[in-house]
Amino acid sequence: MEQDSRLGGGSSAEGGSPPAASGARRPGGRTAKVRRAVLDATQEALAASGFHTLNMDRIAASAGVGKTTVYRRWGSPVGLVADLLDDMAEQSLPAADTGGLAGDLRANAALVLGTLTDPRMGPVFRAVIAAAACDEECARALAGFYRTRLAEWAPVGERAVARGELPAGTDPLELLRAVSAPLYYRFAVTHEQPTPADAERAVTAALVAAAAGAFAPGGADAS
Amino acid sequence: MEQDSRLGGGSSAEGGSPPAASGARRPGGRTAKVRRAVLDATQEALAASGFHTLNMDRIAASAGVGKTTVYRRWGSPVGLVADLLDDMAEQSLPAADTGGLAGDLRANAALVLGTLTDPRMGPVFRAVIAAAACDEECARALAGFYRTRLAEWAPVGERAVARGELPAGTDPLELLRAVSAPLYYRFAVTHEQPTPADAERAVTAALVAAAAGAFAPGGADAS
DNA sequence: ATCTTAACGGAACTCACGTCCCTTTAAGGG
DNA sequence: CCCTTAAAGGGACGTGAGTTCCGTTAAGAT
Repeated sequence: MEQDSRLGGGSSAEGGSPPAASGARRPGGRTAKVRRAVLDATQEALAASGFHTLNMDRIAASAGVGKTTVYRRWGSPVGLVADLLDDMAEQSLPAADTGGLAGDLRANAALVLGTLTDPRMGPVFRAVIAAAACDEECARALAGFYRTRLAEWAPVGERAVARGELPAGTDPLELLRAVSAPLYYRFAVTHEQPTPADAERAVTAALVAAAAGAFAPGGADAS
Repeated sequence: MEQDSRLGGGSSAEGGSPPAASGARRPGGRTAKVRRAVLDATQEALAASGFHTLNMDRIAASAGVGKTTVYRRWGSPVGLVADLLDDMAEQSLPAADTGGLAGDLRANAALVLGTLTDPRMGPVFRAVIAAAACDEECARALAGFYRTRLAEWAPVGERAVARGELPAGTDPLELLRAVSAPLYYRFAVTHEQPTPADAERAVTAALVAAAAGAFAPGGADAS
């Protein structure tokens, strides 16, 4: 049940420092290319037909690698998804800075909405959420992915506090979660397609709540 | 691939009117008992080890019925989950009425939080969300479940509007979704355990946003 | 250039999942 | 109470996912 090697991680193309030790690993050309091919095939398969049909044999075939390799390095479908999530977390795109909180949050909501409704990434995220609900390792990978994403956007809230747009002590992560939550709730729980109107409503509600201090400790207690 | 009969539905114990026709179905004692035993075993299995390990043979064994029967009536693990959801939707518990909107919403948030953190129902809901992300029929069943639940609580918002606590035109379902969303987001997406503090924050934010008209058409546009 | 061995790949094998066929039980109607 | 047949049950069977074994390729070091 235990895999025999650590997954590729971030050490694929440009290695920082050479290992130099005798028990040398070989993350060089071939291994990196195999990982890339397999992860691409995995994302393709998730986009096309979801998590429950993810099949190691088919992934191996469509990636053009031996199925033994896929079983050895990833072990199971959830292993594939977990490594895909680690890979996705590395590809960070910078947060917006429109000069105002409302604009920044709208940009964030638009990004989330665009991802969830994208014909390719929507199904991928649905599959990844399913995988995380099935497996603990996958759940950790997904949590790590969102931790990375949210941390990139945290400056949006911090700048707003610095500008005096929001009460001191406002939690910038909580603010971002308040924007994402309604969109993900629709997407993952009730399976309604989130709309631009939903995104706008989420931004408005988050702004009002944040201004009232709902995301700062001891702020805005309900009457 | 197609199942040969409609699932049990609501016609299990007390039938309203006898069928009387010649081409008679038989939803009588045995069939109903088999369904109950299988659905109980399914929920037990989901609570214990999640959706991806749900196995028709084991369900049949632990329900004490033939595995042919389980395959014939439910076809697959997602069929089991879909029918379980239909069954859960029927067991409706009434909404709170504390006399004030804040109290009602707190009761709703407490109910959601209690369900998601319950040692038995938490894993069941996680499994059900995974199943819905894997299968369209299951997704419809889950959407139906929440439609039922939300409709039961809608009077909370309607009464608040009638009392003048909220702007006219406020969508009561949107208000409830705003309370649930942050809790489900944590539960299903980032896999953090939702806390009473999260529930309280969700209620506070929803109240403030609703009072500002964020859930009424044309209300509270962001500055 | 040559050597060592990490990593990949092909193919046979195992066993559990799901299906099929036929028998047995009991629900509903007279 | 008996008859009809819907529905459940038992067991054999085929397929494919996952494992194992061993030969092949090429990364990294000298």
